[in-house]
Amino acid sequence: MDALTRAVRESTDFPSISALRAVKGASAPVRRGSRTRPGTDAVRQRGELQLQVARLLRVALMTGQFVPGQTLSLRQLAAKLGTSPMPVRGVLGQMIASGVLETQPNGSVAVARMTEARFTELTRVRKALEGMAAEMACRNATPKLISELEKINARLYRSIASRDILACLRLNQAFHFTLYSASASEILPNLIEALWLRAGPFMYFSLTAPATPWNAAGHQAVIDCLRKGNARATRLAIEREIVGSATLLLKRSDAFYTASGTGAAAAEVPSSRKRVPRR
Amino acid sequence: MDALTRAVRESTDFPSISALRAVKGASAPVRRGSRTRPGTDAVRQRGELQLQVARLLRVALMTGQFVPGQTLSLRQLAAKLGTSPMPVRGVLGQMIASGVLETQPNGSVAVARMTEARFTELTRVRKALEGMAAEMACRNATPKLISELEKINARLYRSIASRDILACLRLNQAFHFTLYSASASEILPNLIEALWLRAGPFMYFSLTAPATPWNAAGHQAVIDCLRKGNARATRLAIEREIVGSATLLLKRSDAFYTASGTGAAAAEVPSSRKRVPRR
DNA sequence: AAGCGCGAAGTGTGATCACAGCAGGCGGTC
DNA sequence: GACCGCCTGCTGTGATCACACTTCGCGCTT
Repeated sequence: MDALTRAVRESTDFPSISALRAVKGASAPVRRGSRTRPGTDAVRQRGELQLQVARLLRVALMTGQFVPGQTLSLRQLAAKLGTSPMPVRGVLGQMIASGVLETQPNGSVAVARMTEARFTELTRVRKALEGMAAEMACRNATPKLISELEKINARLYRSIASRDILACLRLNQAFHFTLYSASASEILPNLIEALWLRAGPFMYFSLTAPATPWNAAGHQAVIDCLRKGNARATRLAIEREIVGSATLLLKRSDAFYTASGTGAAAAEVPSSRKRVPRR
Repeated sequence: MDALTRAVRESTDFPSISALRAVKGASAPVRRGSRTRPGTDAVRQRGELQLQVARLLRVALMTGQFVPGQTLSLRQLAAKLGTSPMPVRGVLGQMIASGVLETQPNGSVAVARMTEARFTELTRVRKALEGMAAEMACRNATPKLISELEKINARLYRSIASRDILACLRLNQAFHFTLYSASASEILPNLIEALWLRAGPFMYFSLTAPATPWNAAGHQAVIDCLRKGNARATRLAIEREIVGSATLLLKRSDAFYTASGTGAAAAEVPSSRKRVPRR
């Protein structure tokens, strides 16, 4: 089982990849002229494949399946996912456009590296946008929303107690984005998601390396502000949490991303260029 | 000469589309088996075609070549640009992902419509991000930057005097983005550009309809703040200009985008579905 | 003459092919 | 034994093909 399918198996947010797994075996090239699509047992809707690939790659990036600086090959990813390079190409193009991935000087695609300057900037923009989204969410907060956030937070506490890092990441993300989606904004959640995706790989590795303990006190403060209906305080609470966790990361992982910046982190990725003996 | 090439001809930001125009005549499908690429006289670099298509579409959107709600066809655009549908597909995918275009319920691609709620939200986000970029730009402003902005502003005054709307749009954009690029931020200019592109088609039509007079007083205030080195004032000046022009647009074009929201504006777009007589 | 169904053209998506460029291992040469 | 050039395999990009689906215009039927 490779890293991608493992990531999906461990994530509860992606219920069905049966369609992808069904196609998995049909890696042999179909002969030309009889281009019936493989895996006709799984009904697929229009553009479904590209959406699934996008979800898979998002999860993989947020759960650290890819090291920052690691090159991603269209054909290798497509083979892993059991599809043609086509949908992968589209998704990678969008991720490059949004800054999650970047094209190396030789033209191949790689996970964007993180530098200190980029991270502080990312944090600043996140503070502004997520603060705005939180303020808007507080303006139309309902008891249902608050109870939902509390439920997520309770599960987060349990995951922290059991040291389940993947669950912590997922629940933290769920907390923030259920809050932001309550802002009823059409553009903020998408922008914020792109920013999270940019910081994703870096944050995962920073968190796992020194076994950083997490506390959900910031989340509780946000919930309290929501309950009081104080929009400005909600904004400040979210901003505090973002800046707090960011400075924590900056302090604890200083050596990491500077090493990553010089290419040391990418060096530990095994080269995909496997040489086949010349027959 | 169609709308796209006209847009490019009128724009000084796109020096050379000779490669595209050279290929223009090769619309006849090359027979299979001899897949030499058309127009070998123009040397092309890696991914150059997609970048050119992206630039062309950006200009076309910002200069109102496409009505909000108008459907864009991959193959028609590719035929207009003289390329295969492939690079167009990639660019449209990215624009859909960034919210500039949207997929209609039947699956075809269309220019995103503007509603009052979307516009106010867009303005709010723009205020936050562009204010931040302006503040950062003021922190490392140089005399060179200020003189450059003044030069742009002088040309803008002349264009206002001669009622050259296209030049006004281009110079206004140039003013803002030379300022933002001075912020030395890696992520803000890209985000802001996506937001401008989203508002682009709507703004163009709103400006042309009632012959709205423009003044560059806001720009002058920004330059003054820059010269004083007052970052906070620069932010406020930019925010004032954004909000001011936005409320002006909201007031003057109230009937327009509500009509667009109900589909009246899209109705005036002639159907591209031309029926060829059955021989 | 009005309504209805067939069918051709057009749509986006996925798959495959072709091609230029690059990386790096192997074999030959000095 | 060290160095250099070839040569294979892999890279992304562009082009073409195939297919499911939608959309109307034309022709037929009532």
